[in-house]
Amino acid sequence: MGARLAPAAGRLGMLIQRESQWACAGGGAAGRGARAARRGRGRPAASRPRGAGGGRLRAGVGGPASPARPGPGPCPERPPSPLQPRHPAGRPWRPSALRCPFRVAGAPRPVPPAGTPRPRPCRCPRRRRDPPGKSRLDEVMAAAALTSLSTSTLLLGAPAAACSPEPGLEPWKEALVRPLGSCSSSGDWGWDLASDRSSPSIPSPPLPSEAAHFLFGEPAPKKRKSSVRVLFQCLWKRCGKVLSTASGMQRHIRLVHLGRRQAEPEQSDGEEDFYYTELDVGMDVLTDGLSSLSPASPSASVPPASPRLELPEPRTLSSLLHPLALPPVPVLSPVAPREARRGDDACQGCLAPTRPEPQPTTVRTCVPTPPSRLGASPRKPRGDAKKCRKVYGMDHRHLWCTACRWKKACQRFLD
DNA sequence: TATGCCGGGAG
DNA sequence: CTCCCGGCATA
Repeated sequence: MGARLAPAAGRLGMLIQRESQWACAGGGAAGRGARAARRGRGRPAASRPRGAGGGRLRAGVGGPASPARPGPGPCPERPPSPLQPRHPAGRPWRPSALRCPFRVAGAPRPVPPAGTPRPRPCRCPRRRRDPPGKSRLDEVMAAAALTSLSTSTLLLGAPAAACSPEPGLEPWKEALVRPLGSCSSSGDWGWDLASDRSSPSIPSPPLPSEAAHFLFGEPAPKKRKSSVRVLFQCLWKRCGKVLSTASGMQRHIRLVHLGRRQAEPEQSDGEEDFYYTELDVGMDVLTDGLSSLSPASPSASVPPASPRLELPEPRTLSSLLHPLALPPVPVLSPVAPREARRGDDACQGCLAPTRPEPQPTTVRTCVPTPPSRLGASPRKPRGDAKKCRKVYGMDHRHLWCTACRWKKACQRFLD
């Protein structure tokens, strides 16, 4: 029976379910409709989505089209959703480009020559198992520390013994010392994050504060305190190089990644601008943290029981850089690139530019969670952040992040 | 009971 | 790989 039902359900799904986005997505609706029919299994009626809107996901077997969104419309190239608008109007749709959540929203994107295949500069981390922002913070702190050290006579003139990493140091502390001899001779010091064993092969999630800006679709505030230093990190896959100047980063990208023979800016079409991002780093915080590493510091010889506890650390850093009470406008999210790639939200974009979407009222702070207790249960405790389900409700399930729709850990409202 | 999401199945 | 859901843990 399921086999006979499948084609019919599939066609039905093509017509009505998820309306336009599935129509854009082609066979996806058919597959889902067929699957729904084939499975024939359902959740208990109590938990089943109610009504027209709620039944959307299972519309292959169920409800009519949602009144919130009109029927199928032209959707030639699956533009991104208004939930996550990440490319300027008029720019061609570049899925790989839009995957990058580190990019400051609204910044102009250069358009590469048509037909030039490019590797994805970065891929959004699907899930963060680490403490939020930990590895990223370590990298950035280390990188920024290098900046200060490179101009400091204190360590540049220090004996070589000071440059040998102590065995008990954490990776980031090693990184603080080790690359002193490996600075590039181009004037811009460089630090290859990919060589750091603490760094993943893909760009790490942004700093909590930075993530907030990407998450909420705002570029990082341009007002910078004197203690805030700007770094530029290459987003190219497996690179992650951090430079102190934008020009240096552009040159790096042009030469290394784009394969330009010359690093002259006039030869560039500006594409390299797309492959790096800015990082704001509080220098006073970093140097405070470094003071304990300095050979001149009396505390250097006393290895702290927990080096991370010794630093002012993420909370101070993030609170120093940005106001934390940012409204969680669901415009940008870590899952945004994926969602935009799908036809799903893509057609929401071309059909409902101003959706009557319920604005989440929660105020998310970017305070990292405290270190989890050892021996914690394998299942991580439920976060107190409102999730898509709670924010949008079952009736607006189409607004959920993909993970929530799939009953996975929410990626939009991270804990 | 509602919710979050892990684990696993289907394609 | 994406998509989906049963079922469990938790609030």
